[in-house]
Amino acid sequence: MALQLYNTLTRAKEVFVPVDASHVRIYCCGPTVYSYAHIGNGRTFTAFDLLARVMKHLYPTVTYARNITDVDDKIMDRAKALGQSIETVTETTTAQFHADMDALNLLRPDVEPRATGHIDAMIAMIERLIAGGHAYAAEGHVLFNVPSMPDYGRLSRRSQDEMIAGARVEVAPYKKSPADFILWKPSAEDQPGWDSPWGRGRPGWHIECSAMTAAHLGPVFDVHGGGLDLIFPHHENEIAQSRCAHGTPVMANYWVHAGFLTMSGDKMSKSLGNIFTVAELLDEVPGEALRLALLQAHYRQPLDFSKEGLRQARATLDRWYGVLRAAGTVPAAKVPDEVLAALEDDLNTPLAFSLLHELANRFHKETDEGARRAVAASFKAAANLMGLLTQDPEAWFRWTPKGAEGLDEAAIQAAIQARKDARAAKNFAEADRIRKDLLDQGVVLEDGPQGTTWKRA
RNA sequence: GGCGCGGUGGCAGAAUGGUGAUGCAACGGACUGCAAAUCCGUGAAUCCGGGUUCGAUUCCCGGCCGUGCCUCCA
Repeated sequence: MALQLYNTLTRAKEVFVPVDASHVRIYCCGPTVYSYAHIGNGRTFTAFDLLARVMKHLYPTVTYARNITDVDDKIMDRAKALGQSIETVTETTTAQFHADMDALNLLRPDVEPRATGHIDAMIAMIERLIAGGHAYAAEGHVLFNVPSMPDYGRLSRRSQDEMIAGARVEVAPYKKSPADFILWKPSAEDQPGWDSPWGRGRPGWHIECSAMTAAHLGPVFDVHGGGLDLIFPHHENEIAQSRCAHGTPVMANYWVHAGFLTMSGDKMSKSLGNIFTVAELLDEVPGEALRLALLQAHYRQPLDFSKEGLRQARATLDRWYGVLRAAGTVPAAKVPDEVLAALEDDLNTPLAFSLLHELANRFHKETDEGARRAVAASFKAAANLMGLLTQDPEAWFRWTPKGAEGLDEAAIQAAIQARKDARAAKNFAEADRIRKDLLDQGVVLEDGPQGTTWKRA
């Protein structure tokens, strides 16, 4: 089976054919670093992390690029509100972003370009667009001229007439066409800016991705994506800029968009304020449980986020880590074909998880030790491909929420020993008292053939 | 108003033109000193109305409900 992806450009699931099978190149629109990432951001980046992992499994060389947008008016506003420099805001937010994504067990992208590092490339690209008749300067601004591109709107399936008719924004007087969008805008004295042929200014929102993808992945690459809400205007405008600057029929061959996370039905977004940040959730649940919860629905489906979903994800990981704990050291193995096939089918994680459950079940039922180890090995390989079950099982079972550390391990071990003595003396009342006492402090005991193990509730 | 997405058991969530995965929860049993974990078993679902078809949850049309984009947004 070959990798298939749903392509927003064609609105159909397609077999993935790389531009160059010896070097696959994918790009995901990264964060604007002005505030902490919320769990909805986490979902999109987790989906792309999974795509990158699957592609790296299938192809010898994959470059996965995810940018950092570190010049933006929201950052300027944030810096002003905090009384901090823009650099302080972008650096601290970027550091937190990295910590959050690490906790979700995302691989670092191979390239993480920053907008401020590509200003020259943006200016060069804008100059090419002007030279080609696709952009014009007006009152210190440079605008992309949408009517200069006959098939503008292909990705979002909007006609130019529709956009003009539906425009809810007041049209700036310097625009030749209401649909035209900003490539470069002037900066006031107290705003960040760079010298350009059009005076001191800063880039518009979309041009950075066009410049950065061209610099790191080339004018035409394999996959580009992000959240559903980026289809219009962001990705549409990126396509316009890149194709008109490079004279190519496409910018990327496959456009992949992740669905939204909702909070009891409503979209979770910074502007609605109904958000959980990744950082705050990490105080309550292990990052891996968060990762699993985010992958539990297919990436394009709406996912209603809830604490119940997190509880379930954690319970599932308890079960799965229980397999690894019981299996002991597990040898490396090949990812089972069915699991790979599920992931190759447009990243069907729910189907892949059902297969993991079946493997876990088979492990527990298997009586032959060799076969048991083989099942455990396949199980682990499959989970690892999805960025799961990568830590030591004991570390998983000992995770504690922030501020609820409770008993230390020595005290737990001492209590387990005391209970063992009581049981040996058939003093079950005392043994049960000790177990209840530990349970009250968040420690669950399990008596097995190899002795008593424990985990944090 | 334009464009789009979704509606599957109590909950989460796949798949499918012909007996509808999987997990959580519930219930019964095995195991256990009792539990936990694990295993075995039980009950439980395709929004409504038309159409196409031998047959529709799946395809088409209409409706209802929910939700997203069209403005910053993953």
